[in-house]
Amino acid sequence: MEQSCVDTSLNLNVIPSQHIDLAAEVLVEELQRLSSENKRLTETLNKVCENYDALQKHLNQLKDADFEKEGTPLHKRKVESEINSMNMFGISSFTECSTITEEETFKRPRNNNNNNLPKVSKVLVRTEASDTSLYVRDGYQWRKYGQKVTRDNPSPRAYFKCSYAPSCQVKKKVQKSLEDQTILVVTYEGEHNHGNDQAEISLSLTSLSETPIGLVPISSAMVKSTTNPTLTLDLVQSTIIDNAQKSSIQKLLIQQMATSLTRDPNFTAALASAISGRILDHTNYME
DNA sequence: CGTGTTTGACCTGCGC
DNA sequence: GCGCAGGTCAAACACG
Repeated sequence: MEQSCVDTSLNLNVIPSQHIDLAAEVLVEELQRLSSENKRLTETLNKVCENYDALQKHLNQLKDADFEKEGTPLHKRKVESEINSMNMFGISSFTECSTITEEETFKRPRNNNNNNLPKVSKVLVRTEASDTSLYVRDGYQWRKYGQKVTRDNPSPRAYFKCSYAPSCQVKKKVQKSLEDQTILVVTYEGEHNHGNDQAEISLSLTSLSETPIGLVPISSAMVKSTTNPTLTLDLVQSTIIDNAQKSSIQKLLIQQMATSLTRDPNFTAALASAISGRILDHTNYME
């Protein structure tokens, strides 16, 4: 039987120059569209931040008033529920990407030693609505040790411990957002004492099915204190850059798109399916 | 057989 | 002191 050989490599160099110009024009138009959208989102975010600050001030005033009136700390669960209700005003996607201490969340105020407080950070991850699993791929190995239905949210909360290294005491909690069932709220407690070789969420635009909300293109000036490495793209500034920079940015964007696609399991599966289909077709044709 | 998940029981802290 | 809620444990189970 004759062995068939199919060239599956992508030869991008054979594209005619007029097609490249056309593609560049399309990319420039897309960039301009994204710039205006980014500008609009930035303005919205500014307003949200202002509202958040105002609410935060109001909350602090209430806390101070309560301290003065009763001389005792505010009822912690009450405060927590107030904070939760604040997050319901669309603030959550912004604020919960920051790293906060437990004292700031009023969770463990009994521990007054701030130096020993494990760092608590929250990450919002968008998943498909039909996806009922509470598994978030973040490059680390996790062992699930519990699941619980909490009072304020009908969705169960899953508890994970880092199983990458026995000495690593990092924990994470995963629960679907009360407001949006397509969003997973991932709470990390502590810091890993080891590296990770395949971080997928925090550092890169990879999976299309699990998109961290913290990676939406926002102006870096809008990001409040966060120790988590969060990728931000300020597309607004692209209007004042020269053509050389535009060209390099376009290349970067294309590279990012290619990287995102190649890392996406759905895309690779579809690609493999298409290639195997082509091979089968070719084999059938040869026969 | 080893590893990871499930799930009911148990522990602990907080509010009343 | 009691009840509630969140967090953890550990035996049973599933899977490769």
